[in-house]
Amino acid sequence: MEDPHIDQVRRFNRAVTLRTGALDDSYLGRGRPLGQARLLFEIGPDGIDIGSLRELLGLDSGYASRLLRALERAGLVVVEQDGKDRRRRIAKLTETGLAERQAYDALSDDLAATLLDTLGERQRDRLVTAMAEVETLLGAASVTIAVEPEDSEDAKWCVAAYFAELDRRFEGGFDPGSGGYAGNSGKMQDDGVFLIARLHGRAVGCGALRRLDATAGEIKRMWVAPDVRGLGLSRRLLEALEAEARRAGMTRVVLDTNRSLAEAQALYRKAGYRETERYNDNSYADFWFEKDLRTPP
Amino acid sequence: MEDPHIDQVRRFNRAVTLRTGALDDSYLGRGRPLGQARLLFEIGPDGIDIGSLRELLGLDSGYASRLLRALERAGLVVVEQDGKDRRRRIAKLTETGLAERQAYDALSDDLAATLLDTLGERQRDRLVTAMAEVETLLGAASVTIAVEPEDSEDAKWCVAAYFAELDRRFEGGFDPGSGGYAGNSGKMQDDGVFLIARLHGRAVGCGALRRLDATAGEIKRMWVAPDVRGLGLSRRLLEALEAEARRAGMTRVVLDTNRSLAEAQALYRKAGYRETERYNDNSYADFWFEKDLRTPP
DNA sequence: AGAATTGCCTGACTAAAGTCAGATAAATGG
DNA sequence: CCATTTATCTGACTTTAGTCAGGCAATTCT
Repeated sequence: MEDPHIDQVRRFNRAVTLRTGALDDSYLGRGRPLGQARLLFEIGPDGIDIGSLRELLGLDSGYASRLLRALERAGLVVVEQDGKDRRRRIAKLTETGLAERQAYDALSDDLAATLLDTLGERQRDRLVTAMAEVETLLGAASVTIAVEPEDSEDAKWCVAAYFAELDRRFEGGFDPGSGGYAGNSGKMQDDGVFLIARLHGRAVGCGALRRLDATAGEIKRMWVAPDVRGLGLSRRLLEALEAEARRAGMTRVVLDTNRSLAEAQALYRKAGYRETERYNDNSYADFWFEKDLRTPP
Repeated sequence: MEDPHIDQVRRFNRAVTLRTGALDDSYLGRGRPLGQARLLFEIGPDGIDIGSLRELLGLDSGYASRLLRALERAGLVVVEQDGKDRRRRIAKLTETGLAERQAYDALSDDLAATLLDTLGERQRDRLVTAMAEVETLLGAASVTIAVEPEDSEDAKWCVAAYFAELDRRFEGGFDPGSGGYAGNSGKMQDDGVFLIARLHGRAVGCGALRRLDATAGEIKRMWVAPDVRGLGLSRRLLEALEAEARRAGMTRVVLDTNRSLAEAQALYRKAGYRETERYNDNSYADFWFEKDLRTPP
């Protein structure tokens, strides 16, 4: 274990916990135990149901309940019943609670400002830029990819966003109901899979695999949300789809693409796909690729 | 408070504590309370005296003692007396303790690796680079500058490093005992001040101010350690020296510099210094600068 | 040498954090 | 409708973290 990358991550960690431990202390500046302060903060201006709150902070149900009682006694929080499911309860901030939360906000702002204060303008810009980069990439690292039902809300939303983007980018637009595409746009066959990539719960990408025959599959609907591009997500989706194909006993995957999607073609080539001849009558397709899954990745 | 910089710092903070809070948890993976684990880790392979250990972790003396007893009972640590000062005691890891520490190390490594695992090579590089940048600049933000006795160990060390650098950079070298420099190299006058910049305790820069007459001071011995350059530290030192000059009732500061120190000249100009005529007989000086302190900064 | 200081220790205490086993009421499944 | 599950709560605990007051021995100051 002398990977310099790992070393850097650990050094970073040390430096940051040293520094931002102080930022955590802003949670202590108001004479309230950390646990209560965190709760107060996470309840947020709009209120939240207790279950989500517990999950968010990773608390034991008994403990969470007790903390809420304490905040209630202090007049900062009210807990009321959910209209739909009367077992469920919703915590909301009172006027006082909201003011208190804003005070915590101000404390955090002050601490962040102190951090920047000592730096010159150039250094400040550099720091903030680097922080944004770290934040984004840590986000990328916590994207999860999983098989989900193709008819879920999020799946439909992803596919709609995908189609909308195709319509924007193809010369002459794109209509999912026309040009040989129709046959594919229906429900996936028996053992097709639909993958969704999620960032902190939000769907930010998708990809589908459908079976062509006993040994071949087709990859379709690979899409990544514009604001999370450049993070290698499409590579991960592609790899995940290939893994699904292998799991389904396929030895070969194919896909088609349009000439206006240059990044996609680059991705496929880099991932070991070779151009092949037309295998379908999709009128939007200009290039066809295939990859042999039997060779090790 | 809607400074986008502050917002970015806070978003970064959230993202990082969310993600790398998990890295802290590696301290918990071995069924030992966090406090003990931190101690075990900080004692390090070579042992450390208890005073330093306490300071490092910011612990109460009684608490630290108790934690050490617990680790001793577990057979991970031995505490022995210092040879020189028999009040002082030194904590060392036993064989078992060392192994345990390595286990913590491995856990941290694993967690860091998991973080990097999901990313592609490009993203990994970007993340690590950004992390290094953040780490460095957070370091810069925690540099403190303070007046210290001119004859302290660290002050002498800084000045020696400064002279050594001059000797390396000046054409024909530099000898503090010659060429009109001698007169200045003795002890500072009555109300001269010596500033030291420290990064986590380590001296990383210095600067001196001495009085020339009732209203003027001279800035000398501005130096920043090579590994922390580019962080705006010299700017901060210069500002601190000017503040000292104002405090001492000076309305004007002067300084001289050698032609081979181009960055220094750029710094002085940017800070509002104007070139002026020779005011001393320092044979190493090629340029002389002055700044009127009465104009607001 | 005697007084003060330093470095570490123990005992006695408190607050915060967290766990676990039920209890209760509402919702859901057959 | 009854059994089960779900969402939250209460009470009874334990552990961890941390503080404070004093105590003892070694060192330093005068």
